[in-house]
Amino acid sequence: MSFTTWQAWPEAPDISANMLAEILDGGQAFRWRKTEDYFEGRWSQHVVRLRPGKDSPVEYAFPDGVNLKAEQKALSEYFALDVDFLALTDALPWRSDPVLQNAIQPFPGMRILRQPFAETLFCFLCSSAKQIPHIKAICENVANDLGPVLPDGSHAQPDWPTIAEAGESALRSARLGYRARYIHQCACFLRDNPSWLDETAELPTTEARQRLITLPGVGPKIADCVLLFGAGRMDAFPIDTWIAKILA
DNA sequence: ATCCAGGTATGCA
DNA sequence: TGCATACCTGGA
Repeated sequence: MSFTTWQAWPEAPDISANMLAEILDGGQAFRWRKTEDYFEGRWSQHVVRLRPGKDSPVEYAFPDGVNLKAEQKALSEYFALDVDFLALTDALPWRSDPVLQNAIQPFPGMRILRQPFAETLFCFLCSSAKQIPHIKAICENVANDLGPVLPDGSHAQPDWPTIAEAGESALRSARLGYRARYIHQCACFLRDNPSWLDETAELPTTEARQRLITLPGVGPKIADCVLLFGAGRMDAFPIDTWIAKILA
């Protein structure tokens, strides 16, 4: 399956090659793979390749045959281009806080992606006590086993009802380990309560977090990851083991 | 061989 | 409320 020729992404945020890598492959999202000269990623039914460009900070290519206008729009949403991250960063008190300044300075143009809520929940349910390469691997296993085929022949993530029907054993086969039980329980609940996730995504952050935590396998950290990376909630602050060490 | 990793649920002081 | 432990898997 071939892709379109590389084209400048006119609306691309002004970011370096390092920041592109950090945004796509730094642990916010788990369905990007890096090749010699580009990143290839998937979300919902979308597939795109991105690389640092010359005429634009970022160039893109899509699978042949897709609706380019629609894909470009989806990409803009995924990158949350309506959010001014430079302004948000600048509004932080870095001028009076050297620790904060040192944290921000190496990451000019850093962005938070706006990923699909339901997919983000799935990926972060897979993330407990796993390193990023493992998380990517098991997400890909599940997609390949259960997900619908995408325009380039690869697989999207399956939706929650599909995961529910596949059963816990299918998830064990995808090497999810002890996460399989939680994830299958979530899947059955979300299959039986089809509007529950969409409703949750609309709630104020504190209430949304309270609701997410009621799902099996979802604690404060995963709930905050889902809200931050899957709902653009900048007031969600995931405290993983590394952040906890730094705060301490 | 043993330990531990982007957590959470559970049991017990 | 606070702390220890189990839970799958795979890489160091």
